Amino acid sequence: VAGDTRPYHHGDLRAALIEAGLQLARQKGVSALGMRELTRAVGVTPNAAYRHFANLRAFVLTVALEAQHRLAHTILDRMQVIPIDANPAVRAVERLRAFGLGYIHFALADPGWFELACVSQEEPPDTGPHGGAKTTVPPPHQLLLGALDEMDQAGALPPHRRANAEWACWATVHGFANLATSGPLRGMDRDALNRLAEQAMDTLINGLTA
Amino acid sequence: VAGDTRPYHHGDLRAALIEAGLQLARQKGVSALGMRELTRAVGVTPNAAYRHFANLRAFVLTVALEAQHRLAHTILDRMQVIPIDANPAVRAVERLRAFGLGYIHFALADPGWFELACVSQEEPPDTGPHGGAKTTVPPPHQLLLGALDEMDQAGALPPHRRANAEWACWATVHGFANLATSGPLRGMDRDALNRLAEQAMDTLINGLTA
DNA sequence: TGTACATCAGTGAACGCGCGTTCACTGATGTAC
DNA sequence: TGTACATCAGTGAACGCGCGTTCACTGATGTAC
Repeated sequence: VAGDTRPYHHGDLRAALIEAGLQLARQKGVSALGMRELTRAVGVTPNAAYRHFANLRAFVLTVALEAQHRLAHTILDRMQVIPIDANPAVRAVERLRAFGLGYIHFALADPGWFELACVSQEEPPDTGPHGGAKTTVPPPHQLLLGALDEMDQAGALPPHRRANAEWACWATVHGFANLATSGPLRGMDRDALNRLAEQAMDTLINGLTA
Repeated sequence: VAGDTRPYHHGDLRAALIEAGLQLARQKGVSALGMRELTRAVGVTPNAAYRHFANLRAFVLTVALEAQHRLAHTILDRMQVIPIDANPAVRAVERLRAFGLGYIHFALADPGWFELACVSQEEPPDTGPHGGAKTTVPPPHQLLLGALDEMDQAGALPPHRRANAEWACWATVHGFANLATSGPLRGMDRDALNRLAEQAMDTLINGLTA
């Protein structure tokens, strides 16, 4: 009755697979995610996974969504640290800066998770037949829009620059993250990367506000 | 004596493989490059490729370098169109804009080639035993540095912003290219993308020069 | 409280596939004399 | 100009691998009465 060996039922295989997927992607990258490798890591037969996910693609999208949530969480933590300054314009600008540096630092700290989070934007979440525009806009995108709105309301952003400003912002931080994790900046030491990231954000903010 | 069928010797298999690799990457992306698929496309036995390339990786790097050259060529064409203006500062700024829009337009026109060109920056070209710093800096990078130098000399770039300004520029254009080819902007129509790209370059240039 | 039975969550084995790469070989080319 | 021979550039077949996925099945769980 007592099971000193592994029980026949795992308990929560679905959660265990997602956790294994996160660890695997963290260490080996998104391309290392495979049904056999994952089930091996969890100690279960390959086809057991098909009780919980339709196929590999559906699994990867699920884990990617989790990675995206973690990215959003990291960014939000950093944005919330900005104190409620006397000058709301300064605060709004600092929150945009926190968004950008948070985004970049997440990518530098865990390139595999960053790559994974990007997957969830390559492929729409496949909202299924109950189709709803519930969470079509990914959280990081909303955080960015929020920061820009705040700048707008505080008068830190010239009105003619507000529309579509998010794409210039996203391009800068996303591009920097790519250059640093898998481009020509790969391998540069962290302090230098942090300085370059701050400089890039300075240039961006200057371009938006000047 | 006369060969109406394919001759035993191909003629220039190496060049044919590279050409096939470019077409394949253009249509199906970098991940579609494989020895068997390539040799099939050329009409030759899989192992024939090993007369010309040590392995798949070496082949991909070779084709990636060619894609990088094409990217550089596209950018240069666009930069050279900028007329020699009366005001050298204006000209320098316009050349930087041409760099950015050229980079982005290459990516939009041929996402597969853009992806391929990026591969050559992920992996150093493996200069071999004759080691030389001959072409370690990739051409697009040099074009960007040239444009910034020109701005610097024309007084269009505050001196304190010159150092490392290339990374903010590269991040913006590279990030925009990624967002547009494989990120949330994928699928947007070309006119709208062009407008967003111009807006992003406006913001960048404003940030550098203001 | 106990038992029959539907349902769930795994197992074990296998299918079929395409891949990169290697081996021994052969048809064609070019060069020395 | 002709011939022997080294070299080159392909062929044909196979190895071994790991993958995603499916099939039929079984051990465990929970629920109705």
